[in-house]
Amino acid sequence: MSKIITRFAPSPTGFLHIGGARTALFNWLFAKHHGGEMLLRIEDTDRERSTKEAHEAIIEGLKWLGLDWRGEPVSQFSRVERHKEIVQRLVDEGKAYYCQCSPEELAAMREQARAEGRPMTYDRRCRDLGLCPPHEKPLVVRFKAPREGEIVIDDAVQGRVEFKAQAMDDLVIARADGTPTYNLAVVVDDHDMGVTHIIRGADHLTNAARQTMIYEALGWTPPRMAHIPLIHGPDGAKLSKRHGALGVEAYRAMGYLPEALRNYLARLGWSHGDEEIFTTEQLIEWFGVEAIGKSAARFDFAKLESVNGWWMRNLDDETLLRRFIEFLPHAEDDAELAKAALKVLETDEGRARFAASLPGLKERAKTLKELLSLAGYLFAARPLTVIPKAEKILRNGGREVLARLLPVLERTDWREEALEEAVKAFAESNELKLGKVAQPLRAALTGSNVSPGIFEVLVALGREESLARIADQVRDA
RNA sequence: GCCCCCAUCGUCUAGUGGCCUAGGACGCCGGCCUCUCACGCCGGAAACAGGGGUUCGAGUCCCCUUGGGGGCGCCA
Repeated sequence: MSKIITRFAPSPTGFLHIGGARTALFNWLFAKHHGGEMLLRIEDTDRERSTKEAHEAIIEGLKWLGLDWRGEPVSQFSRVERHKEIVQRLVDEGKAYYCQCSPEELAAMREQARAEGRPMTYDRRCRDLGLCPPHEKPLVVRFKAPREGEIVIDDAVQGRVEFKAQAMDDLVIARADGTPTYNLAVVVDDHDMGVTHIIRGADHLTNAARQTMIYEALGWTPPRMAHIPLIHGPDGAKLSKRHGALGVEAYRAMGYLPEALRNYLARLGWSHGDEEIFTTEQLIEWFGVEAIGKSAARFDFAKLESVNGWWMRNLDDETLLRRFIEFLPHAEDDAELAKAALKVLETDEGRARFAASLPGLKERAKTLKELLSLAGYLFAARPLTVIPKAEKILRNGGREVLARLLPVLERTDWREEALEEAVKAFAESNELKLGKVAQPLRAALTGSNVSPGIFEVLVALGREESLARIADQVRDA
């Protein structure tokens, strides 16, 4: 078998949304699995709606997700002359014709067809008129759909899907301004680019039938197709703007890891037995279209979060630190804290301090965003802002305990075991439960009621800073 | 309206005629661990949409119903 070539072909009319990301992932995995390559084609033939920003957002999103492609992204619009050449060929061969119907007439026809219970397809009134430019009215080019038989798609996911020829429309393949439309351009490009496998959303299934007709008219062999089920929102309808329309950059801003998103997305519609966690290597090794389900899947943030938590915990510290630093400039809401963190992490010692705390921190954070707020005490400057729950602990006797504890800590050797020993002894001799000592300490040291183990925190902050933060609270008593 | 697709716990899914008293994961509930929160561990509730066939035997095959989804542009 020749080399597998897949392609991801988004239209640059918006960011890379989550469904597109999964389509790209599947194309990429499929190609990698077979030792082939993925191509990237930007379907920008709609000049009105295509934007440079969207184009860049898509590239950026793919890169962040860790997906790559062969060569430069291909602009579909740049191939317009080639598309026109094929349109002309179809006209010359009598497989396409000029049509003078205006958009208004077409709309009226559709409305009437619907009212009469007929399919809303073009009634082909211009099919045998033999119209050709120049003409007094604007002319589009329509493809002559076969009038009998059926169009069969042998889809790798959907199975054999049949469309009766009568149900097929004489679709427009060139607009009045002469520019070719999507279905024509896609066929020509996939053919010219040597695409062997098309993996795309099931919303393209009817396009698959249309494109198959064009392949047949041109005498070309269609690529193998796999139409993957769509991703639905929580309400069960196709994911769209009304569900919050999130692009991958939004997931990045929420602190999700690319490896986690890849893992989650792969599991949406595809499975490998009972496995839930996949490294990219495993994904590549195990991925196959035969294990893709046929029904749509709902996007579930809770599961994504859980998968992300696994990756947070299990990624090696070095990679996690890198991801964290990459994340900071994109952090949503916590821009100030992110900036402070970035500044601290620029210095060697700041980075070392953070790295030392990372093992305790990453256990507790489900996302990079949570990691940032959880690690806030490492980046904050004195005097600390204390959250209400922590303040309550300090107010309810916490400060008094700290006042008595402070001198004890001052003469304790600043090592985790020694500190633990000292604090436990202090609690015991004062007939206090450890929690009664640890919680005020935590509040003073981190400004929060939640943090990694308190002795760990003590060491991470260092003797000087720790004592100063405690003293800040004792002074307020 | 017309065409096409889909249907196992709330969600993602395993299941390819007997291994199913239907498994896993997330979430949920209870417990253990414990300086907080997580993690981890133990336990629990929770599904084959309905009806007909086929078969010795059906979650698995066929048909119908119902429900859901997608498409029907001079958008992609």
